[in-house]
Amino acid sequence: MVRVVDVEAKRSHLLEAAAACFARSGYDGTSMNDVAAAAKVSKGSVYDYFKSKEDLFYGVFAWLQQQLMQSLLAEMGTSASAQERIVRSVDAAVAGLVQHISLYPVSLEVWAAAARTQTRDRFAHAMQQTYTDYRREIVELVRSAQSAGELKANVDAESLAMVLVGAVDGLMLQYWLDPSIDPHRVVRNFFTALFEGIGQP
Amino acid sequence: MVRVVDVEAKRSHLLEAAAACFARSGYDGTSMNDVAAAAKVSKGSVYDYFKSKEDLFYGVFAWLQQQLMQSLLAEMGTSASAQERIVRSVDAAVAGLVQHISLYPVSLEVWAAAARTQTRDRFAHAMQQTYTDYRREIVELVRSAQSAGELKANVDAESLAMVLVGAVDGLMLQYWLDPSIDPHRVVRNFFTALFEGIGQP
Amino acid sequence: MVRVVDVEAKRSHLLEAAAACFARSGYDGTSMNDVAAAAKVSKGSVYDYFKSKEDLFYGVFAWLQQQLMQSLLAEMGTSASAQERIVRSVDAAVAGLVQHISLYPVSLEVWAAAARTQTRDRFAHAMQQTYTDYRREIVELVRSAQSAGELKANVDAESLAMVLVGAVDGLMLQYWLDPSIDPHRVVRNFFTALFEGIGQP
Amino acid sequence: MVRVVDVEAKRSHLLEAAAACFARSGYDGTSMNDVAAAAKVSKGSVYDYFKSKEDLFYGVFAWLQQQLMQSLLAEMGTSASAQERIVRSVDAAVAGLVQHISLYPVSLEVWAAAARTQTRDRFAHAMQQTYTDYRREIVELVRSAQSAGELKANVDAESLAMVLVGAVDGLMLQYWLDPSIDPHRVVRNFFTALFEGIGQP
DNA sequence: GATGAATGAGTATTCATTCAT
DNA sequence: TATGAATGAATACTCATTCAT
Repeated sequence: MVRVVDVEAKRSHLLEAAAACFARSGYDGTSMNDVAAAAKVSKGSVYDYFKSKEDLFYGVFAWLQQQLMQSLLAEMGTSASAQERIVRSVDAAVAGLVQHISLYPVSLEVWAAAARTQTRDRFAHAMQQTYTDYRREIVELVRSAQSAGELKANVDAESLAMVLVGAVDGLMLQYWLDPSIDPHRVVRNFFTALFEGIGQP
Repeated sequence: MVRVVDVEAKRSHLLEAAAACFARSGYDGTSMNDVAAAAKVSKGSVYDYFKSKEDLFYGVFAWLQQQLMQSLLAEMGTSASAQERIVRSVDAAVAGLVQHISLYPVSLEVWAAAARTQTRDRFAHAMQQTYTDYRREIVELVRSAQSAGELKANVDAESLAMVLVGAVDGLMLQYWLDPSIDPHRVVRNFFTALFEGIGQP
Repeated sequence: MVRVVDVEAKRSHLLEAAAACFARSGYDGTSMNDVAAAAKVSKGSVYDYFKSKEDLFYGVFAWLQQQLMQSLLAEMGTSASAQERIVRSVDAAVAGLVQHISLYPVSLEVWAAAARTQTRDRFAHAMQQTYTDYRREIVELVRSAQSAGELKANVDAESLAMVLVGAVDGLMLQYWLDPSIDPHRVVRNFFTALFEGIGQP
Repeated sequence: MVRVVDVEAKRSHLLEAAAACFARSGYDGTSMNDVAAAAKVSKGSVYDYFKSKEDLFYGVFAWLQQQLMQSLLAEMGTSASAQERIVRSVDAAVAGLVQHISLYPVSLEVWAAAARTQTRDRFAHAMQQTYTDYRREIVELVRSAQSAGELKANVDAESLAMVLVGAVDGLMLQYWLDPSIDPHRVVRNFFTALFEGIGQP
């Protein structure tokens, strides 16, 4: 009989420790030693669960992505009007990010990793997939709102999705730099303006 | 006889070479050797102009920021209506970023640098300043448009500025990942929707 | 009930697997994991049979040496003339080595191990013993051939033994590098020349 | 003006230090730190002259080979009879090896390296080239001795060359293990036997 | 007996920075 | 001014060995 270990639990424990390290010091500024120490395991153990530093980093990214997606789905009721579901989606995304704001720097590291030739392949591809998914979700919400007659038919759903998804990212960056910003309030104000229009009739 | 060198020209030459390196390989993935080789000067020379790698990187950031600001000011006429000037501002920002898209990864590196404890102070502060400036610019445009009766008075200028600035960042990230996106078209569609409102009256 | 295991069989199984690994990747290039995997047992099991990697390697050496000696004794009839027995000895040694040529690299690793200060004691001593044994065997054959009047009495048996033993090693090295060589033919040609002399009378 | 360094001298200095380390501790047992310390330079400097440990090792091999070849050519007069030149060649090879006997282990390491899959390509190829060269040299000497009527015409020059080259290697191995052996005496005795034949007429 | 998770020492290699020329 | 040789700290990754189950 062998030593019994909860593999998933240990993996999560390592991911958590690694996420904190990457958030604090960045990818290159974090050594495998740091991660091992933060998780209170030996360096060798980290390699039992992730075969390289890049793999560990990718694991952290995927894990966070999944967490975010879960909190998104959890907070996103389906009973409301399509229009309201759009607002809720965006607000839930913001809420999820705000909740884990201390790990937000990991996203910035992932974006940077997606731009470096050494890591581009893996990370750029994964990010693009993520964005495609998010945008598709928004596009569908917009289209069903249009079908329901809640939104104007001539609105370009794709463009709107790109802006909304982008705005969440860009807003979080500003919030991270200046925590006195209240992103929920900004989102609320923005949607009011967007729905009603900001131009004088 | 003194060798006459155009100090500013050489500095710019180094910045340009360094920007290309940082864009390709990231901050940590770029060595001072790489930069020196790309600029076809000796490693020692780089240190005559920048006292450390971080300084060089900061120089690149400031230089790009300045370039962007210049192209912004250049493209942004002042004769138009306030409403149109808002659109032009955003579009000019997008245009400037699209024009230098190969250096866009440098921005991602700067964002990441602003999040790492080792470099946070300098970069987070500079970024915050930049964002504050951009937002103030937008806020003023919005307010004067409101004063001119072009925009509704109840629109929260600060929130709108945050979203617009954020959306440009977030949109460029998506464009960088997927160059088939046409950011100008997205911006145009979005502003139409925003001015007119997307909700059914 | 006790699990009945043929200890000797398992030991041999491990030696065989280890020999293949050491031959392929060398001493340092082979990990205990490799050996365990090749033998399809757990790493811990290897340590039940050999108390260290060096021990395992030494075991492989001794095992191969023994195998070679057995095939030597098997092929070396005693009924022939002393002169012929010399030829047969050398040819049998060559035959044994050729037969296990894929494990020949293990010998090269042993030689190297005998030269490294960390392993010198054990391996240099064992090798010297082996060479002393082989040479003594040859010397005795030569002396009895001299007694029988088959070989000239003024031939220095010790020198001849050293050269013959050395030539086998050196020839095998060349054969390993270039398998198009036919070592048996070379040995035959050489002995003809040696017995008859190569100089013009 | 740049720091003036005698590149060749420093390279040789490093090779010498490295050769001593490899001879003492083997390839894997020698760290780049050891080499740097032995040469009294920093680790980084070693990498200025050799781009990897394997490169350094190969450099040592090539350097020793060249040294041996030079001492061979130096000691090998051309005025003598072809028969005598054969003896001199072998004796000079032995002399060269004896002279640098403390570095002999490096050869054993090279042989081992030629057998490991990770290093086989480079080292096996180089060794084969070396052996081909040595054998060709001997073959030519034998053939000219045959032409001159000094050696029997029916002797197979190729086989003889293989055995002679192999015998030198094998003899040196025995000598290294047991320095009480006098390899020159062995060679002399052997050639006497070989020229005159050891069989009773 | 058998297993394989855990450990942590060990090492090749890179690179920012300095400084003699 | 410009150069590039020299330095040595820093770090990802491997692996022999142990031992709880």
